Amino acid sequence: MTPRIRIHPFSLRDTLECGQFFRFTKIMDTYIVQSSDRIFSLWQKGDFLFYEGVEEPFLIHFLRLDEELNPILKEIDQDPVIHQAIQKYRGLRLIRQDPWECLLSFLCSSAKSIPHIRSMIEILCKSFGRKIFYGNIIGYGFPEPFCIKNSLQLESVRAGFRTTYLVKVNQCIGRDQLLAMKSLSYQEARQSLMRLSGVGKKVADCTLLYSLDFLEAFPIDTWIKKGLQRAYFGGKRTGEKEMENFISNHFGPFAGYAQLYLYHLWRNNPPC
DNA sequence: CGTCAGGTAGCCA
DNA sequence: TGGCTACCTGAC
Repeated sequence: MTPRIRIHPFSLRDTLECGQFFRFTKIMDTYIVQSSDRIFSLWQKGDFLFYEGVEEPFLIHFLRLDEELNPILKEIDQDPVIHQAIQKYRGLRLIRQDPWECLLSFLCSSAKSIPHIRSMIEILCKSFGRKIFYGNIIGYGFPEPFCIKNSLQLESVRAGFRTTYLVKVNQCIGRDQLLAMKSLSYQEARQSLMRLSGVGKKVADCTLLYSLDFLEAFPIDTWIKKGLQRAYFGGKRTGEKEMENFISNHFGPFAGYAQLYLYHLWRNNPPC
C-alpha cells in the first residue's frame, strides 16, 4: 500500500499553490515536488496525504506536520478579514524550505511574475544542479552554495539585474551561516540578511518565514500592501513603519501565518 | 512601441 | 523615515 499520513487540518493544494514555494508541477491530482536535491510526489484524499519517493520524517519536517495548526489560526483570527481567509483556506500550512534555496529563489523574485521566477529557478537547476530521478521523470537538484562563480555562467538564466545579486550572494554566504541565524533574534537575523546584495525587507522576511522558523516575519509585497491598506487602513496610503507596527500588534508572534492566508486570499480575489 | 511585474540600491529632502 | 528612479527581461 502506498504510504500515507493522516493530517487535519491540511490542504496540499493551498499549501503548495499559495506562493511560498516554486518548485512543483501538478499532474492530475498529483504534485511532483522538488526541493534541494529531492524529487517526490504527493497527493491528498480527505485527511490523508499520500507520498512516494520520499521518507516520512523529511515530509513531517518539510510540511511542518508536527505543528498544531488550529491553535495558531485561533491566535491570528483577530478580525473579519483574516477570519474569512482562515475559513476559506484552513489547512494551508507553512512550508519549511531549505534556506539556501529559499534565499536564492526570492532573490530572483524581485519585479518578476511567478512564471518567470519559476523559469529562472528551473534553468539555474539545469545549469548547476545534479540530475535526480523519480521513476522515469528526470529532475535537477538546486545549485549548492558557492557553485556560481561569475555572471557569464548565468547568461542562460536571463536574470537581468538579479544576476549580480546571485553571484555576490554565492560569494558571501552558505547554508550553515543561514541556518545559524536561527539562534538570533528576528531583528538581528533580518539585519544580517539585509547586508546581502539584493536582499531587502521583502526577501529577508520571505527567507526568515519560509525557511528559518521566524513565524513573526510578515513579507510585505505590493499585493499585501494594497490589501492591508484597503482592509485595515480605510484605503489611505500608509507608511511602512505604521504598517509594520500594526501587523505585529494585531497578529502577534504568528503574523507570518496571517501573511500566508491574506496573500492567498488577495491573490485569488484581488483587493483593487 | 509603451507599460508593468511578488524588489532593491542609491540619492535626496 | 519617506519618496523617487533606474535596473534586465518578457508579456500584454
